[in-house]
Amino acid sequence: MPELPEVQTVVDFLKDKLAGKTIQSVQSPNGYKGVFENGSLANYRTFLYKRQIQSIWRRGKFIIMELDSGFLLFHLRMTGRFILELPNKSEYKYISFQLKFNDGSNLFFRDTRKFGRAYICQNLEWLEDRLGIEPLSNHLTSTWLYQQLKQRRRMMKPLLMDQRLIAGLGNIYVDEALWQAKIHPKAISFKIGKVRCIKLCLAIKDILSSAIKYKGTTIIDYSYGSNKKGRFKKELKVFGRINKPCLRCSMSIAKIFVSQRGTYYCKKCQRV
DNA sequence: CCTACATCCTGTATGC
DNA sequence: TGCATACAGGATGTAG
Repeated sequence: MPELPEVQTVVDFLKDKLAGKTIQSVQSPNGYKGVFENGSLANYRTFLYKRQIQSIWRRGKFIIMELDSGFLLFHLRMTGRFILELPNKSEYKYISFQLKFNDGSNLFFRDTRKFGRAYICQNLEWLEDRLGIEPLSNHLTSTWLYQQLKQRRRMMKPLLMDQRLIAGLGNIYVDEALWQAKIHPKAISFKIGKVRCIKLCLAIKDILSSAIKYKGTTIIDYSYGSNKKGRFKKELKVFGRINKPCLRCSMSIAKIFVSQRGTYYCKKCQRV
């Protein structure tokens, strides 16, 4: 499940390879219409025809391709990934989006569960309207976070997963950050003390930047480039470690559901 | 304001 | 072995 570090890794991989390319045509090998978030395949063809990719970056979990006119965005959701090599015929049922460039090369968007989306737009205002701050930027400070927590009465995990507050965190890194800061995933935001909040702020930054260095976490589906896996899975302290000893206190790690999401935490270290 | 639940999907895991 | 069902989850919309 790609979160900020995985999306950053994909962007880092793609940007130099795609910058400067000109789009010749758009295809949908498996014919899945849902991938076209705003419009039909025909709309995308018209919008993208002869457009040149200027640069590629990330905002939250969105991949942004800036064109010489307008933007093409992708969200990988659960299983979306980019492939540059020509896939086997048997893979085509998973490929919902394909760009053909005028130099003969291709970009394939492979997405087994079909949750991933491609977006076309003239500007990024709509994106800014729905996304909060970047956690690795200077906007995220413990002072800011403390104010935000005080202003709301929400459970910590769903609050941190809310992209309108902080953009880029997902199920794995929220569990990791809460464990690091010793905060219960169901703890109510306005009750969190200043010291815990400072720890949480540091934990978010530390974990995300470390995960980027490891090129993300591969649980099942995520990979980048030629099927390369992220190496952060070995560094996970709590996610997926059900019934294994807490690496701080050796209490066995519990799994519960918080807002319908599988959640791992330590009952001893992370009190409500 | 906040939480719960359904929806979109399909490969993998589990149950009988 | 094989069929049927449950489960996983990011974002969004609706209901309570």
